Amino acid sequence: MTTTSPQGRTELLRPDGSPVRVLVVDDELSITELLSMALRYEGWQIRSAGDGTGAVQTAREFRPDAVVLDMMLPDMDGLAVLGRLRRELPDVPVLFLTAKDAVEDRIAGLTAGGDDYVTKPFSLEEVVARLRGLIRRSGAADRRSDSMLVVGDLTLDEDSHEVSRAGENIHLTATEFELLRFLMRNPRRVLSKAQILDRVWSYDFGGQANVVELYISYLRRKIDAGREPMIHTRRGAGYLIKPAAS
Amino acid sequence: MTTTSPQGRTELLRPDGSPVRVLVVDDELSITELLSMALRYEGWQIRSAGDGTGAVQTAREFRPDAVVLDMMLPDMDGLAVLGRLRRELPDVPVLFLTAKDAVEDRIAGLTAGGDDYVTKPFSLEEVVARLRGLIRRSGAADRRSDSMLVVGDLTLDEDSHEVSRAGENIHLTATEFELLRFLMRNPRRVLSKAQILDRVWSYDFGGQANVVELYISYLRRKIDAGREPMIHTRRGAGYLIKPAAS
DNA sequence: CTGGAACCTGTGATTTTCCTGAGAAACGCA
DNA sequence: TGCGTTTCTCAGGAAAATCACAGGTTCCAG
Repeated sequence: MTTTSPQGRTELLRPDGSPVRVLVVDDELSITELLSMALRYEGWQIRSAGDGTGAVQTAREFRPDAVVLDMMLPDMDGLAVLGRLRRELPDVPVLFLTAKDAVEDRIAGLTAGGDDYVTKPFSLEEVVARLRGLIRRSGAADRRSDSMLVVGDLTLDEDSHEVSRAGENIHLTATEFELLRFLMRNPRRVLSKAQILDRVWSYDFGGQANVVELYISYLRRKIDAGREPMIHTRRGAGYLIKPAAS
Repeated sequence: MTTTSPQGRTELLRPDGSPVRVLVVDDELSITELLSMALRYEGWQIRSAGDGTGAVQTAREFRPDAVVLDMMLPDMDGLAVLGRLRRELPDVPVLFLTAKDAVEDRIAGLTAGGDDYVTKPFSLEEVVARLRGLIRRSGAADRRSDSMLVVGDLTLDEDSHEVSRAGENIHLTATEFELLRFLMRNPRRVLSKAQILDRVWSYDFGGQANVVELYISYLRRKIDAGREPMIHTRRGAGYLIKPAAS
């Protein structure tokens, strides 16, 4: 089930209306805290664990709808944790966190059951988007929720990665896509450059803050070109997106 | 009966609308888990057993619509298990798992009765496809469900392995065929290279991830050559297939 | 009117990602 | 066994994406 909160954001809910439950497993405290904060902001209920043993225990009593699992844990191998988790919760989808260079060797077979993974360092938008996808497809949330974001005559499909305005297809790069997704998930709300950086760029990004300006500029060229603008600057505050009429 | 899920995937269902039931029998835990995951993702209901005795017991009360049976079990010979299964469930189709070098004539006789087999190491696409075929033909699922995948003017017949675009027949190798089938079973959805590897290549494949790029390249040469392309790259995300018009 | 802060955007270097030719190895079949 | 086919590795090159930098513009306060 999806509901629209008073702030205009769409939330995933379980069929009985209770919040989605997610278990986060990572040994780095900074990561679990970062993720917990971001996922709570989605309106989800979060528990975290720092090792495999704790993960299995917590899973047993918390019964999460999805698990975020680092492949590199101190006490046991990610695959071992996965096995035990599966025994407790056979149908729960898992989002794996892996180091960038470790991707190809140990991931084999993992995404086959509908699971997914992201590589460290990740962006929060990416994690949230993948989790939403997993939960949506697992059936823990109402199946009617679909993968389309719509603001005015602008649509974004999270499955096909297609974006169109007034029926016309628009090609976006990966970063542009994530930025637009973030804006569209928060329509009519001013998002500061800091917020955007924190969400759309990976957590270890060390570059200039004006990449945001740059990418806003790119988006405008593709989305607002020659049309009634939908992306607006709030000087000193940030940016927002809203339907053209109004 | 087939229904189309909100995600756009086609699911096999039993005539009464309940999910298809499959029993997986293998002594290697990693195999039963891999298969269980993948088959659950198809929307099927799965039970697994690690030996012949357990298989017969589970079959008795679970009444599966199909059985995946490893020929190499610790407690009894595959044939013995088959015999006892047949006593419980005379009409259930069986998909045998055999080692590559195992005697094939033994299997050949068995598959005459409508059963089928795949050799280890298998790809999940192959197992799923064969199971779907078995279930379809056994009549446990609605017979009207057919074996044709169609995307735009591109068609793929899962029974005859024939592929054609705009009426013109196209010859594909086995790997090309499985890759195209996977793409066509998920039209308009971006599939990552990891997903494709996990699904189309066998579970023990340890090679470079760029085989996917290579085979996409082969497919394009045969399917998109000189035509409006249907296979699209989403840089940094994966590949998708969709009808040419749109 | 003026100066400064905030924002916009053109240019181009760097990095990442993807494509594909060539050839080696494995396979299938006569 | 030998030959054609298929699968896969490797590596070079092309294309695309990302981002730093810097000069220009807009806005607002004083």
